[in-house]
Amino acid sequence: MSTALVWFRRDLRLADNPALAAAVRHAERIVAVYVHAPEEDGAWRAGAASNWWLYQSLARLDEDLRRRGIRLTLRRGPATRELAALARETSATHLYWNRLYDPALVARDTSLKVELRALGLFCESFNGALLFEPWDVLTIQGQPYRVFTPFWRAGQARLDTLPVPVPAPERLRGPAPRGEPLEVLGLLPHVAWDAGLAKTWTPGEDGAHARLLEFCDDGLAAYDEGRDRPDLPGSSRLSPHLHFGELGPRQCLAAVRNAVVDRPVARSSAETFLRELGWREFAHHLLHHFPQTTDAPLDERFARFPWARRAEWLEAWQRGRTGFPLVDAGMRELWATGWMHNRVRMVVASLLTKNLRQSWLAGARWFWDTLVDADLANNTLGWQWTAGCGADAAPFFRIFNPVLQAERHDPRRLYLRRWLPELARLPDAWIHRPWQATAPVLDAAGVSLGSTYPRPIVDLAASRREALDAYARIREPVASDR
DNA sequence: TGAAATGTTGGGGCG
DNA sequence: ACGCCCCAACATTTC
Repeated sequence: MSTALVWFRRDLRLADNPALAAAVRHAERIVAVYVHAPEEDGAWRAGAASNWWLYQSLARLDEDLRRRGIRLTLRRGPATRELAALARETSATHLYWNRLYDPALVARDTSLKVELRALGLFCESFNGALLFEPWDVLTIQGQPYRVFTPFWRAGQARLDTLPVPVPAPERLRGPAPRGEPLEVLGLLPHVAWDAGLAKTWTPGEDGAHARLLEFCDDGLAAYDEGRDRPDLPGSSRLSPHLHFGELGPRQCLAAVRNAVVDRPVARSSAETFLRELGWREFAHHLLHHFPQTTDAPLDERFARFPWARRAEWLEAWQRGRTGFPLVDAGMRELWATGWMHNRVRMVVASLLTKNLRQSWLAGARWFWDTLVDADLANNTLGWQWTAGCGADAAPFFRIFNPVLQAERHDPRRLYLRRWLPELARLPDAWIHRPWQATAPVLDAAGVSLGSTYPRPIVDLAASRREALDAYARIREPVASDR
């Protein structure tokens, strides 16, 4: 009777789980373990919203495992020590896990593998989180890609070579080693701010699949337009499920292709959605090849960019009190639900880094703590993209105007009214720019600027010009004469 | 996955 | 009929 440890990390699912499948292939007895390891609390220690999700997801995973005959063993302590001890306690000879790509975790896992192999444990890791390993997609010259379009063209060409997702094992057997209760991991908030999260989300593998099916049924066909509409449930909302591996990208791909076969789904909508999975792949590709970008701009000229660093502006942005309704609505959606529509993420990030000229890292840290889908690869790419200092970045001069963006992407202003009840009675023509409304219009809607809702903390046109000036200062002089 | 400034065009009013 | 001006609409350029 051989025993294998399956080390769950951010692959909190039983289906399409290569590490679990390998363990079942090679051993009769399975020990499923999650290790709450102090060495993971580095510079990018998981934030409060992320921990809330982790708690829920671990609880669901434990239920799912119990239904199949074993439970999830929780351990606390350095991962190498805990896994070695657990192998000893259970006489396990094999250890399987699915890889993670955060630079600090890669380093830890690499040395862990060396140490545990030295103890005689057979260790093997798998790809459960990505369509392609970050090191497998390279240019003809063998270099990493720095531009998305050619990266994704190369990726698409091999989509058909991917392994088919394996089903969850039906029955599991194994010992019941000593473990900690979930509560002692300290994942839940001490003050109950999580009601909005619980109302919005269903963490766990079942919830992830329900969301995927619902999206394929209701969202996919109109994704091309729907994905840019924060007022409509048009986006997939799969990001936290993907981050915690309650769902794998291979399963998303299979479901989307299946949906396209079943019903007349616009081909371009399906491709647009798959391209979003491609951005996730690209983010991991960049994180692998440029690990320093979690904390430093990829474009080195930005090391000397004159960020403004004004605490009261940063706080106004965090609290959703900038005076720009689309920005404030987004920041409040984030605070209430742990999530923000991607279109609105771009707008709030543009305002923070460009109009308010706060460092993209300040924004990245706030998102890190408040997003349930906070992901080091995606967060780093997203912020450097908007700030204009990353790979395939939006040019710095691409500055979003929150008024125009609201007109374009929230045509009935439903998103604004949902998150800004104090402005809800303003008519469509003024709710997204109350500072331009006349006094009678404001009075009739019960809005008093500066008391019930803030005035804009900056002038859009002037701050835009100042941002462009700052950008011009870090640009290298063009080699003109030759 | 921008927005603003600047340039061009063409229809209509008018003397 | 014609030239002139205005300006909206659209296109291009610039940041």
